[in-house]
Amino acid sequence: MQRRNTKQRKIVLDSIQKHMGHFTADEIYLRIHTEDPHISRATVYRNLQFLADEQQIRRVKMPNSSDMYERNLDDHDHMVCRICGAVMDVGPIHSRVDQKVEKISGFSDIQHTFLFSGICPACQKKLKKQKKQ
Amino acid sequence: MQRRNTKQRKIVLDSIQKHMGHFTADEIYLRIHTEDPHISRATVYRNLQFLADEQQIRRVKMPNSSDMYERNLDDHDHMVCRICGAVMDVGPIHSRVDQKVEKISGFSDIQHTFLFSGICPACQKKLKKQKKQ
DNA sequence: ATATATGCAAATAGTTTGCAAGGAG
DNA sequence: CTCCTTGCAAACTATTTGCATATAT
Repeated sequence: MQRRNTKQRKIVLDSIQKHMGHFTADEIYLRIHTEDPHISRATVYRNLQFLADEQQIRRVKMPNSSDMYERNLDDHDHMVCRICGAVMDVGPIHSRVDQKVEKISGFSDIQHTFLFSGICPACQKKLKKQKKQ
Repeated sequence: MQRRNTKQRKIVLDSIQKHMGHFTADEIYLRIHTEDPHISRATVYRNLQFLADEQQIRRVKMPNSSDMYERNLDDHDHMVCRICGAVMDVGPIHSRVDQKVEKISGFSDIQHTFLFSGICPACQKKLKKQKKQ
């Protein structure tokens, strides 16, 4: 099983590489589609999976919404705004907690997904304005 | 808008109360359905939402699979086996981290979802056996 | 040459919704 | 008597899959 460097795979990878931030598969498909209307949705989905499995990009699992993809491979966690959905990187928070949890649970090969949610500064402002009215 | 105590709502709540563990909406529907084949899937889904919103039960958001529901309302986090999917409670891990994250992110009203994954003791045993063969 | 990758369309799965009928307060 | 809740079926959405064709190596 050898990987092939197709035009489409390169387009998908480039699309992640040149935008900072966090995007769903469909958002990435849409972005690509405006530039190259020929590439298919299935191909974008398949390549995102592939690239994430190969660790060339990072897949971020979100509760209650689609996985997102980002180019930042460094260890870190995420914060999402409960109003507007904006996602930002935080941390990394406490890698050591994995060892602690390994001891108390008996599970091995611990990984974690830490997701914080809150109200982002922009939405806080908007809420204050609404109150004043 | 006033809550009504329907027979179906009581059945759904009871079904959570009397089983410890973590279940998807559909698992709960199936369990109820064997006892009362009359109750509909939509009703079970709606009532689980309702009861979770009312904090009578807890909704646990899982990345990449359906939300689960549990009767344990105490503050805690979760650990899921990457092989068999078993879920167990852990923690609570570090409530204080929320304040730290509030400072560095500028977000307010921080909540978190910590999900750990690993290989559960039972699956560890099975893996060892497989190696020996 | 040959196995991997693509594009299309259809399938899937889990959940939600519209609506008419039922029933709790 | 109200209007919240139910049951049914249809709708929905994001993602995956089967298959014939194209293409990288």
